[in-house]
Amino acid sequence: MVVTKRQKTTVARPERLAELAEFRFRLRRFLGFSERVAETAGISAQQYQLLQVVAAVPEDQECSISYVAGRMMLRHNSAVELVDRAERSGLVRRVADETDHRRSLVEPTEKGSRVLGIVLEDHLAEIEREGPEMLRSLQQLLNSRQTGKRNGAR
Amino acid sequence: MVVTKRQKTTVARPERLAELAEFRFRLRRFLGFSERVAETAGISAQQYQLLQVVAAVPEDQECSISYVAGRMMLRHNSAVELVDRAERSGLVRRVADETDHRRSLVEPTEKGSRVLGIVLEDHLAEIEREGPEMLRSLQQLLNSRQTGKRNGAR
DNA sequence: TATTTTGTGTCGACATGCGATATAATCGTA
DNA sequence: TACGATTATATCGCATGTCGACACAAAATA
Repeated sequence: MVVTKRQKTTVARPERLAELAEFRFRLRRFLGFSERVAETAGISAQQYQLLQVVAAVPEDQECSISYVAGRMMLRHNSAVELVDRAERSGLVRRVADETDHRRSLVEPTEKGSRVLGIVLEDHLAEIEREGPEMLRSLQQLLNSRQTGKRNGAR
Repeated sequence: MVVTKRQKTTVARPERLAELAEFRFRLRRFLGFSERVAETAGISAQQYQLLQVVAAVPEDQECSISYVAGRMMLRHNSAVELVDRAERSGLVRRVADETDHRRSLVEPTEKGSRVLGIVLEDHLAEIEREGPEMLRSLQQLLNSRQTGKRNGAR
């Protein structure tokens, strides 16, 4: 038997590992579905995300490339390239910022809005189906924070 | 008065879109963090996921390539390649299945287990911090299922 | 005005996933 | 037992997406 060097962490870990693995699995399903929904509508998963970001930009914000990068968790150059591809596909357009001539702002085109609407519809429907399970597995993961060390079994 | 161009499609949707966008943002943060944690330990995000899957395989299952593919939401050939890379990095190894000579089973090496332990530690700590917000935004998204269509306007 | 910082864009390199295809082992069935 | 169908893994070329390094113009600051 393997008597580990550090004990208490390995006592509680198997369950937490299982919970985390399960949650990540649910997450991959969710992301995979998101991807399929988007690609069924003829756009990439990233383009769908981009459309979400652009369409859901808060009132008091402007949708610059940097903003996109921040929201998408990308380096700025990756955001540039993402917007390039989306623009080439006619989903968004760049408009010059009048007050700051360095910036270009991103906004959805008609087509972009239309496609987003369609994808969104399907995606939300799927979330109804898969969401609760994902929620439960996340709750379980977060709950065993405390209890993991004491009860473990049921 | 400015009668907005896009009306009816955006009656119920803006809130749900905002909620979904927010949840996806949290998700990207989570995934981004997962990635950084892994790469700090010298492995890729996918390799970390693979180690999770391999280490958390249920008692009554065997960790074949197909199993990995199913859990990772990958095509089987992508799973092969993922295991290839992980094996080259010394994180897992293939062992022949004695009863079915087509299959190779994947198991963690010493190094793999060790690295997983380290990454897991950091990752769980981060989940303590970011998890609750992610949970809340998912709950919000799931709750507005019903209400979204009625109280949308102000 | 000179310097620094900020915002965007370009280029080459690299990792990763996929479809198509291949090969071997197993299964089902005549 | 033989043999076609199925299953499991593996290989190859291609496409996409991300990054780091670099470049440049506009704005902010000294």
